[in-house]
Amino acid sequence: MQKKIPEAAIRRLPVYLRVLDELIEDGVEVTSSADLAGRTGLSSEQIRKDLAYFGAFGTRGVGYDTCLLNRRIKKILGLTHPAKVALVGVGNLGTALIRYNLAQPKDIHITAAFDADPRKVGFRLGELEVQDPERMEQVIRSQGIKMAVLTVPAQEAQLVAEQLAVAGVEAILNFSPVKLKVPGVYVQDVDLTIELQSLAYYTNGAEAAVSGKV
Amino acid sequence: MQKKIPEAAIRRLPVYLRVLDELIEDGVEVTSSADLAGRTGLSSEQIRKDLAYFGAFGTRGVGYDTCLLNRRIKKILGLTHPAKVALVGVGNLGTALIRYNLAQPKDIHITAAFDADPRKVGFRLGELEVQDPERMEQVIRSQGIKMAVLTVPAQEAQLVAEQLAVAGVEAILNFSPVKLKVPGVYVQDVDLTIELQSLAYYTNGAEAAVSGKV
DNA sequence: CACTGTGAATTGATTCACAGCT
DNA sequence: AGCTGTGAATCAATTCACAGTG
Repeated sequence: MQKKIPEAAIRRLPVYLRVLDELIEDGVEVTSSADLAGRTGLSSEQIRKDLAYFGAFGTRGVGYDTCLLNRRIKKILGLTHPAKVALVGVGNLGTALIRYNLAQPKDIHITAAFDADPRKVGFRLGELEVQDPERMEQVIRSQGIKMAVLTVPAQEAQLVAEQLAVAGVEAILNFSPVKLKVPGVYVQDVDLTIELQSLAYYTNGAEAAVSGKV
Repeated sequence: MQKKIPEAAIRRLPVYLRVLDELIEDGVEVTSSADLAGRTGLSSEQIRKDLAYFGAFGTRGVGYDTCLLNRRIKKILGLTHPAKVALVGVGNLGTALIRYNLAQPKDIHITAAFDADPRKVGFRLGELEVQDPERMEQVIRSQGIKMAVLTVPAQEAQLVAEQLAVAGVEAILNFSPVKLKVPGVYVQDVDLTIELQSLAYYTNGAEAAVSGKV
């Protein structure tokens, strides 16, 4: 084992990945922490430190080889070959996420979709067909899926999360406004209502209210 | 002014708001930091501290009045009357967010939607009609809109953000994979590709790769 | 007595500053 | 000379522990 890696650093790796993809696309072979800083809005020290957590990828006096760094980060994230993801809950948001992913799959492929509504089962989105949740465990196991996106209504989220865990899922991206408790599974919450509501604070009206001027 | 309030605390306020709504719905009149902790997955100390940043809302030996606390948090966030939001970019994700918001508007209402695609202009979603971006500044000004959701393609994001700022928008929820630079505007990024890619790290395959076992 | 509110201690993340390669 | 890699310092957030109060 090595020194512990900040969670925040891991969440920045995909940012570097995206910028590196663009640089490689443009034929740029070498970059620097300062260049990456300009393109990401982060500081150059932070970028160097983030990368150094995983080893020394750069060359002093020169910078970072874009292709090499890209490969290294993909390896760290476990994206050397595309990761398969299951999505459960093909409502508005689930459908949008599937279409979005089918349009631009960035090393992540939604390869299975489930919905409990019988009217949705059999519905096709590109090559993807919505399946009955009955088949969930079997499909997830046979495809070796380790990640899931959860876009079901709040009251079903905990149960579905447990079923996913049983089927072998190790990480869940949870869009339901519920705190999931699933031992051994990493859960990342994305809550759009929270994002919108907390945004309101940064509006002048709210700040004024806090300092007691309204 | 008062002691500085952690950004993290502000992002937790909507969580408290949701739990309080549920408690009030169930007729519960008093709660405690320990009870809220159980319902949110946070620690009771953290909850007390978060609330104390904004003043003393509780009663020692008793707890917090659910209705009062709910009102106070709404006031802090500037949600005493529903906040109006403009959404720009009515693609898959934008449409899903509008439908989601129309279905369950939590003190936040998307009251204007814009898309540059002439085929989308005039399209109706509930009472909402997609408008030409030409009208954006005028509509945002006349409605007094201060918040916007940005779901346009990456290459248009910076320009649209600047137009929003000119129109008087003070806070943007940005779904585009671009670092926006708009002085004086608070930008909160939500990047679904980053969420998915970083999720992959928490899968056993990736962790093993980092520690060099693969 | 039970629960809040809060300084003090701790833990975690970022920034600084510079030594070390190429 | 130029840029990385990193210990030390700073800054931010969380947790601890307990005094204060209805």
